[in-house]
Amino acid sequence: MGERRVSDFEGRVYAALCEVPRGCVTTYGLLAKRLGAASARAVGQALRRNPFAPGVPCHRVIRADLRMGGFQGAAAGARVARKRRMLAAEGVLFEGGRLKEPARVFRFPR
DNA sequence: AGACCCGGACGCG
DNA sequence: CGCGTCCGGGTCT
Repeated sequence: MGERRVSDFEGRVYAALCEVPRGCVTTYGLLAKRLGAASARAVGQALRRNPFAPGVPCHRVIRADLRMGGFQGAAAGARVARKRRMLAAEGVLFEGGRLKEPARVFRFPR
């Protein structure tokens, strides 16, 4: 059976992500820092297996270089296209493959 | 222990 | 800018 426990790390990732408001995005690296971890990849893995989608807005996480990054296990293709549409619906646009307005990157309060 | 992963930083041409 | 390469950390085999 597929019931999988949410690890402590995953729980912290999801909680931190929920701080990011609609219309904003954050990056894997920023989330990692926020958790005191140093691995953006570990964050990506946790999001990839996000059991609370779309309650936990994993589509609001992009790469540090302001490209979109993956979505639901895919680095490109239909899933990523869906991610772009979800963001566009919130006013977060991409241009030339990069975030159009870098000011939309959310600053976590300290 | 080793492989795998939705990234990131750095070096070089 | 576009590589290539190493890195780190959490989870799954």
